[in-house]
Amino acid sequence: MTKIKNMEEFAALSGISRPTVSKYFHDPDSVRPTTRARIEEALEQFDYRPNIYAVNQNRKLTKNVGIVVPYLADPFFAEIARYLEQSCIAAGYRTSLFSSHGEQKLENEILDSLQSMKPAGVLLAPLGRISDRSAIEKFCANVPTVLFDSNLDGLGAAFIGSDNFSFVSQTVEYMVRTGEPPSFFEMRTPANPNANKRRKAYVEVMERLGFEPHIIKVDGTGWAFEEIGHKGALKVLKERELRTASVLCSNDRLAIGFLAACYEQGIRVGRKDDCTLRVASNDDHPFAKFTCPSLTTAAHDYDNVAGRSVETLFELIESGGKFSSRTETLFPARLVLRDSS
Amino acid sequence: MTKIKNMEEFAALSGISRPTVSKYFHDPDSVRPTTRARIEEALEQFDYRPNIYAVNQNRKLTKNVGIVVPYLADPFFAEIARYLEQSCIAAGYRTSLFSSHGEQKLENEILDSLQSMKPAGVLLAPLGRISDRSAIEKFCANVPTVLFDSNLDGLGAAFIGSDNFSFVSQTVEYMVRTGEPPSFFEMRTPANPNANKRRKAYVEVMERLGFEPHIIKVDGTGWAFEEIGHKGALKVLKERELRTASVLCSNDRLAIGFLAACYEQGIRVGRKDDCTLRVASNDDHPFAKFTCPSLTTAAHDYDNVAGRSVETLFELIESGGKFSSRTETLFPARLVLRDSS
DNA sequence: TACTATTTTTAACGCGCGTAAAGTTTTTAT
DNA sequence: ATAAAAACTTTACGCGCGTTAAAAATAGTA
Repeated sequence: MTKIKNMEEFAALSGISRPTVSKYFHDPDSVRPTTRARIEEALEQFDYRPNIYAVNQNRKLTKNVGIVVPYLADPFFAEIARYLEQSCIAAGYRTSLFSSHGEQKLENEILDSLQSMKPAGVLLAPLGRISDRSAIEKFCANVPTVLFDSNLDGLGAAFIGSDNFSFVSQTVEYMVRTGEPPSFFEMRTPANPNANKRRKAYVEVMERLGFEPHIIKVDGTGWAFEEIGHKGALKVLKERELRTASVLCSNDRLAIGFLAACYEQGIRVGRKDDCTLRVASNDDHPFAKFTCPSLTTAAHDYDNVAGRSVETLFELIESGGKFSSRTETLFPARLVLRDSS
Repeated sequence: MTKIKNMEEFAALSGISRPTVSKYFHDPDSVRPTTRARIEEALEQFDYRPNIYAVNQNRKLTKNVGIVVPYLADPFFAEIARYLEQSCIAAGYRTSLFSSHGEQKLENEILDSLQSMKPAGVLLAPLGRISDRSAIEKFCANVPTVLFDSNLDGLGAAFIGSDNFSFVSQTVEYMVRTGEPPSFFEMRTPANPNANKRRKAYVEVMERLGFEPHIIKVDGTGWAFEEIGHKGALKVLKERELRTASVLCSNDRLAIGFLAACYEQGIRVGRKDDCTLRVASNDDHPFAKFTCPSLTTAAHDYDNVAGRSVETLFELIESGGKFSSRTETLFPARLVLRDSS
């Protein structure tokens, strides 16, 4: 099997002219079936692939899609990224995956490097509160961008995420219905804007149900939520800050830490008779099934959020990178009952 | 601020000739300090960046490094990937991160697409047992590759990983020393070659200590280890397959499932008086600190494995992509005592 | 069979940058 | 100060492919 150097050479070997071969690689359906067959025959025989750098040098539409998540060590984002990747590849795009690792500086660097890749579009889950708004704004002005998971008002051509109110109302109502109204356990300065919406939803739902909201804010910054939840829970338990035997954690990773602390303190969590505390949470983290006890939580509609995100991005790309107006799409949660509440 | 189209234009604006500017971007130290200053001055004023596609079209050394891990939804790999990424970027390389998601087909596709990126080098943690050996062999013949985490005999220019014997000998000896000799809990057909080495080490250490090895193999394929560990543990507990009150799991993710099953069955795990079972494991997964009880485990030397991997890759690149002989570097484990054993 | 519509071929230019050769300027060493 | 070395400028070609315009070939139609 000879080594093919370039398209010229491959075209010669396949007996088709180079411009036609070029056209074929751009869209196999754009050439006559017979010539397509001849090219593909040669392709099997000689294993040639166009030089991606030469290709992208000239094209406007790079056929590259950038995917940026705030923290890849969180399996939640790893799972979403996986889905996004596969959808993009299925649609004929190449994919570049980046994690901001919780740092603004890195997020900015990623956007910078992404911009020089001239991607057809970008799926961006921003850091949130600590994002550099002006940097993202600038980026979105130059690159067709769909925001997901974490909304930044007005930025990007569209936002797709989860309906935080739906999350919290379901968990709160469930806990109230089957036990006591929960306290709300969260970080004092949450990185993610969803956290703020969840707190607000908690207050609203509690008041509507006629209970006094009780919010517990724990210290700690960064993305080591389990650690923060764990430390915070130890303090909460020691100082008996809970007003009822019921806690709703802002997110599952905090809850994982919370449950670990309960276990250490010998506090039985769950709805069985011998349990003295009920814990629920939001997200349905991949590990929520394996906490002790397993975690009752409101699940993201992963598939729809990811699916709609790529759909929207493709629409955006086909619209030439601009929408007439920015849309926000929110998917409701699904309550997952397990043992912790 | 005017928009610069190409290097020609930027060179004119900075008052330096294009070849010199080109040289600067290749290596800023290769030009005279005064001209470097002038270029960087212009750079701040005009914000120009060379077109990466045009650059890579001609260069032999792409300054790209590919990073491939078998399963990114495992935070262990996410953490390693993060470290590798940062080291590469610090060394002036661009980085492309891929996850095989546990599928051979995907691993092959990634290698394929990676090859057409003509990277300076690749850091590859292969799937292991289900890897397509011939595909990887072919790849390694064309691209300077360093294997890490999971060894494939003879493939790649070097391998850097953990010393599985060190892991298991430490955990087994600890458990024997402070309690009973453990059974070994693993998957029947482990995806990862480390699993086989761990089993062998277990047998060897047990025999040396004068105990009969007892291996429990649970069914299940794929990368959902927690689920497999959970299901397997329920069966083991129900059918009383344990010979002692002591279990060593092949890896932490299995252990997470095992502990969840114990909790559900009301079995107290740990070394306290009221505990009836001790569980230990290997890896020091990021979540091992938050299991219930927290997991005693042998920790990977993350930093050294990752650090040495990039070092080795850079050496490889500088050696022109070939080493005179393939080296295997193994780092020992560090026993992390927590509550489960 | 002749005519039209579609596709392919030929020929040639451009993209943005790497790189090489030859000549000029600046720096360093003596 | 002068020669040698180093860095820079000018000029020009090449990389592999996108793309276009005009000519040629093929397919479809009546």
